[in-house]
Amino acid sequence: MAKLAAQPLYQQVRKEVIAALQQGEWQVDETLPSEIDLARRFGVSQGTVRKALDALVAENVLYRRQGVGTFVAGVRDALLSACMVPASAKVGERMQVEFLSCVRIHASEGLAEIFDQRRGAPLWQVRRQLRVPGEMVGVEEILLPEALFPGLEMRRIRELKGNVRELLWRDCGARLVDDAARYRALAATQVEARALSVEVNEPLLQVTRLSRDYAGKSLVWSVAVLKTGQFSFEP
Amino acid sequence: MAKLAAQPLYQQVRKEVIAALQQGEWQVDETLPSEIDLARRFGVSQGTVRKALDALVAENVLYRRQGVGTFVAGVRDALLSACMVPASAKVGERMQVEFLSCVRIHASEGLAEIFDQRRGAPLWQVRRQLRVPGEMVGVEEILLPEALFPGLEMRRIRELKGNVRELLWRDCGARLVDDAARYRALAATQVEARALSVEVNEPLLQVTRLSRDYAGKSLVWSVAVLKTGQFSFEP
DNA sequence: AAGTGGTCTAGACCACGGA
DNA sequence: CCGTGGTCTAGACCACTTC
Repeated sequence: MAKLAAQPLYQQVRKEVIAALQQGEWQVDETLPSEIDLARRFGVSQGTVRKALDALVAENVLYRRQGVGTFVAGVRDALLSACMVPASAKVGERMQVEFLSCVRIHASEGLAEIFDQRRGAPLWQVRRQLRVPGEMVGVEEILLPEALFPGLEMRRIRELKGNVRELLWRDCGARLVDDAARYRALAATQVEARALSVEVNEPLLQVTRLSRDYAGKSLVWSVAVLKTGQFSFEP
Repeated sequence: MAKLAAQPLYQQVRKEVIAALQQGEWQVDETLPSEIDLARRFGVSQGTVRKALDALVAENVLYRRQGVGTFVAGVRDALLSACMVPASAKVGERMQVEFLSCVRIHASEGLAEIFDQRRGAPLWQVRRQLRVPGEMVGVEEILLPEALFPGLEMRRIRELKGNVRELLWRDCGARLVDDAARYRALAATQVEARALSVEVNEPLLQVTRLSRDYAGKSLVWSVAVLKTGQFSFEP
């Protein structure tokens, strides 16, 4: 691979690998070619391929098993690897996510701006509920502009039970990169109070997050509202 | 450097560099020797030194400036690099931290367990307030066991205005490694309400964090309570 | 035994910043 | 100009997993 762009070789290799992933060349949990083979393919040395793969491993796009190979990582929601830690406990329990509903809505001013769409643009709204064993701890709302995912159908969203990440990967070849989460405390509205069986005005933790494609374009906005009570939320 | 331990060379180099830092060989913002010089010193190649420094840069212990050198990073509180993002704004403002008070208290059951001390063990309690330009947004409480830092004096804590991180580094040679933060929403107590000029029972964001030494021993426990209102907290 | 990731080297060249 | 970080190579060896 010639050094054309004013860009390190290993960055170019990283992009080539991403492109190959997006074209479905290797499926989730499938092994990639060995570093040596990739080096031959891209016309670089094994060390350069390694550095590119290092980056993708750090981004959770790939994972490695020594002596075996390099694999395509599954697509996971950030909330799924988060924990609810009970007060006076060192380690918490993973959250379970369950699909609730999917509807088509129109973008408010604020949402339109986030997605760089016009006001009123059609959006998919997916709702899910968050549990730890034995208790409802939160609800989540996921929003994505219809215009950015033309092939997407409500049927598919339901089929995959609101796992938007995996859906976008499988149907649109889009891998999401998450921005940092943002946190707020807010008082439970009547709707939230009923859903989470708490009093109105009880304090709730709001976790919002924007996800983008590799180019930085905003794709998905998600808002989770959590009843923390005895628990702490550990991202 | 011979490969004695069952450990990569670059990990050993990383530890050597940390040891040198802890012995005060290089001060904050001072340049380290060049990668080539360090390579000679440790008897390894430049690439190996580089990989060791890469790790320390990723850990925010060092920083680099191309064409100039590698420097010792200042010691910064996690809260100082956090932002309060106004609703309907893409980017937030850094928080300012101001010293309030420092007293000596006795460990409750829970705190004693965290620090692996006996109940009632003496602790330092440092209080600080958190502002964004023009507004009080939170208060922070920092706790550390007296027994772990025998040389520490209240005078010094006051002198450094509650910058515990820098204090421990300068006086005790201890660099803190932070665990993941944990988040809760809670209702403002009377004390918090007065300090932050909100109503009692208003929802507040609680951010707790445990910091350890390189060996994993718990050193510092901190609890911040934030009025999020119009803002979101971005770590 | 063969193939994989994981480490390391010596040497090379480039890009940047300061003198 | 020089010295710094930043990149890249070719080749070597090790540690691990699988067959």
